Amino acid sequence: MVQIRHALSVKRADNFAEWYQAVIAEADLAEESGVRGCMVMKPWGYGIWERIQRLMDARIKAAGVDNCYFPIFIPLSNFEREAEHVEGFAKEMAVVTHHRLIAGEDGKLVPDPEAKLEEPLVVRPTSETIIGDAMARWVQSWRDLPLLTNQWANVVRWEMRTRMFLRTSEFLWQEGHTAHETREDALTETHRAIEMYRACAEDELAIPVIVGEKPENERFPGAVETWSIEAMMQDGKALQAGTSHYLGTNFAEASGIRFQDREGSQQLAHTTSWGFSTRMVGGVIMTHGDDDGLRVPPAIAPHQVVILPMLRDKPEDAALLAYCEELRDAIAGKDVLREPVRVLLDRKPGKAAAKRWDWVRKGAPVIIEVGGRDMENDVVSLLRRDDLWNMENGKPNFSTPSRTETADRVVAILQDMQTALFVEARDRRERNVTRDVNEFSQIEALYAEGASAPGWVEVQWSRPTGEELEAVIERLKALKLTFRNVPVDAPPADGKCIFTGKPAVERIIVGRAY
RNA sequence: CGGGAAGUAGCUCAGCCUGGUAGAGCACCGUCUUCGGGAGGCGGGGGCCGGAGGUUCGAAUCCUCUCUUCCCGACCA
Repeated sequence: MVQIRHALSVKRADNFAEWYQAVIAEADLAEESGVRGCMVMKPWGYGIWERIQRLMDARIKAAGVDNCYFPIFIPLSNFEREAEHVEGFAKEMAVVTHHRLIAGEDGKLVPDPEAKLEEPLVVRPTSETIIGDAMARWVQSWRDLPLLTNQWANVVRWEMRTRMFLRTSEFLWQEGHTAHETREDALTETHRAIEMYRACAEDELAIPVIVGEKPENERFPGAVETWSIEAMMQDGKALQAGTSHYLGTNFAEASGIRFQDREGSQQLAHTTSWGFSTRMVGGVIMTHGDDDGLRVPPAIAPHQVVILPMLRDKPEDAALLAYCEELRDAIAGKDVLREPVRVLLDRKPGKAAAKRWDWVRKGAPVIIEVGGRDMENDVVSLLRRDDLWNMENGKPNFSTPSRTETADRVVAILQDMQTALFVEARDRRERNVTRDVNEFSQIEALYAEGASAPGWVEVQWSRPTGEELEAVIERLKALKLTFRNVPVDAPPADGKCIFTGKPAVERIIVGRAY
């Protein structure tokens, strides 16, 4: 086996958590801010989020949902209306109590006791309540329904333990909120939203996911049904990557969203909410990252192609730059994945070799280096990020397409890479889902101390509730396991519940989770 | 929020036990050499040692409090 000198010093296999931190630093995605649980997203990291945002926004609008913006501050009393909702979020809310600062005894600024707010405001952890208020005003008649709204916003949840992108106190997301005439309409919207998340995750982020319904203990506070997409990270843990909730009439009742139906009587609306957040950037890292840093799927790469001229502070540089500019324009003139190719000519001073490794760590899909000899031979030196190493000599695996065929070659590579990353991740997940488990003891054996990357198990269960469910949860907890979801496309149950021994009614995924 | 560990230059860390004017490597700047590639030589810039109190003639070093980060739990997108 040839020796390869990887771009990162930490390897996934050695310490996954440390590797994750290293990728974020080395790929220049984000950094700590000094405020607990809050991060600074740097251009490359935010650029990836902007791509995700743009593609998701297009899907949202295509579904007929309109964007709005609601206040970041929510009156505390709004939360008191829906009992489960309060209970779910009370422990983690940031509260604003004053509106002015004054100089204190030692010259330090302190909140002015005279400027105390009559009613504290909470920084939104989610916007069901304040949007519910608006919906109550906007909805009078069945003709006003369905009411389909979405907002792109930041939210704050004071988490105990934070991790960059995966769980930050402040995070960015999209939250859709809709109101409908009937339960059926609202359920249809709930399912449409989760399908939209599946499509975005799989087609654009190249992250395979399992769509399914959450068991009752994993539901959103106040929801009747919660659906999720679950992705498997390279360490076998699950990442809940998007959720969609059917809220019944719970929030309509709390906020007073009533309408006059076709017969003239007052009805409560059925509402939904669904969200997709910057957590997904963490999912991209843990799905596609390797020992050389990040690999960004072409659809969400801020730059899909980076051209590095090998500048040498010599007069010939001008000709080299001209050659590269022409190349850039030729590539930018092509379309891939229904958009013009995004190509950057990196003119920053510095040696091409050093810059190359910066872009490898960042995960730009295609890196093109051009030197004097390439120019003479009318070719370029091209590196594909998902096929980085020549396994025979342990060196970067350059190919040298001719100048004229480079643009078409790039398009083909980007298209191929988008699919290849997805297939690689899907195959890895399928290798790590165990489906032939019939006894709880098999689960215990699989997840025993020291067992190798167990991934998930899919088991049959009788969907216990209440205390019976609690008992099951406790048994799983001892193994650090949780229920993920009930896959929508799993085959019907045909055996006994692995937990209760009763006839099984469906199949459910169990695994460790972020 | 409990249990552990840690905060000293942009990064990784030494110095702390035994108090006496701040260190290394990488990165950065200048310069020379090199020139199909993750280079080398020489020179240089940069830190009131996370913050606040205290002990002391004197604190990165000792004590107290606090903030932040990481790991393990409990909570969660």
